[in-house]
Amino acid sequence: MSAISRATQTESSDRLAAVQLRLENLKSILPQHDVAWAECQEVQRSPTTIAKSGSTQIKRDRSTVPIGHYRTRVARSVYKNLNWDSYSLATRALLDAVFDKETLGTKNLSGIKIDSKGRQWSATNMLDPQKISDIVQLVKRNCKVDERRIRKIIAHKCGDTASTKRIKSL
Amino acid sequence: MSAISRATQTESSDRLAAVQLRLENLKSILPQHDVAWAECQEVQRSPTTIAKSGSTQIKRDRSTVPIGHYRTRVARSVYKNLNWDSYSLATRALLDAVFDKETLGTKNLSGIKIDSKGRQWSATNMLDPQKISDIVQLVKRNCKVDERRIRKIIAHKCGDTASTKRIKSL
DNA sequence: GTTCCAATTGGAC
DNA sequence: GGTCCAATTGGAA
Repeated sequence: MSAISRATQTESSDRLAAVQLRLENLKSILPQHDVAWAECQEVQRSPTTIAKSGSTQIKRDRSTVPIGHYRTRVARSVYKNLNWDSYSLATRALLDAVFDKETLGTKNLSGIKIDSKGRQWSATNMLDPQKISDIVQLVKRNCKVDERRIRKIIAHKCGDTASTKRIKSL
Repeated sequence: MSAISRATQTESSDRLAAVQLRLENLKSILPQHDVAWAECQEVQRSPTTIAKSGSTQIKRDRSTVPIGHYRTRVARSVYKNLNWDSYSLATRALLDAVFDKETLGTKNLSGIKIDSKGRQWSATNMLDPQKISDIVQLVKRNCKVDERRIRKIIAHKCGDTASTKRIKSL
């Protein structure tokens, strides 16, 4: 409750970092913290290593690829076709792969909804911070672009999706 | 008229570059095109050169410094105190020095005004493109930051000024 | 009181 | 239809 009221007052996407930090700290205690990034797995995977990889239960799905510390899974077909020359397009493609349009159209980065007069915060309005973190970190790595700009693209994507959803429902 | 109608349709701040290009082309024909930047003049000015500088009529005012291709003049006191570590603050300070609050609060970069339903373009709504160009080029030079971001700050400054003006008038 | 930020919105391509 | 852009707006630091 204190977390919610604090968030209602001051949580903006940037200061949301505090929340993510808490999550990150929790995760860092877990044994799987030292995670293989998607591209590492891609590079290392050769026929001989595939045979051994059955020992972990994570590899059950070969059509998806895990990204980031939280192992958010992205369809391999999407991952392979990502265009890293444009961090905007890459981010948007990842968002489409990780979330459905309903989620993108109804949630946003901070969980803050703005209607006429005032903003309200609700956890249900927030995109899964772990998945967002995974996407941001991946794009940041591959495009070497400021994290803020990536989050801006995500916010934009949410706005665009909500907009088209609204238009369609007329 | 065709220029206006074209602008009404498609002129965004970025495509405003076309307009500025025309202006720039005109100016480039003039003899003063090869302009000394403010910092160059600052560096070169020694007691001996000051004595000679009376030959040009531009130097009449020693309390201001010219910046950019269009020799927009900025108060020397402001120029000396610019903080180039923050392109945002530097840009805002320059705007305050070049324009008055009334201008900043009523005009914007593109000349497009948006009220409920539709946008309208008018040259009188546009900040002097030459002065804007001077500021942008100067900040770009000293902060090595993308021109778009500088223009974004300018747009923001206009928005902020208009906002406070509106609140004050209540 | 100014700066900064994020969401929203409408238009353009 | 999706992407990008600029202006607007309200709240926060």
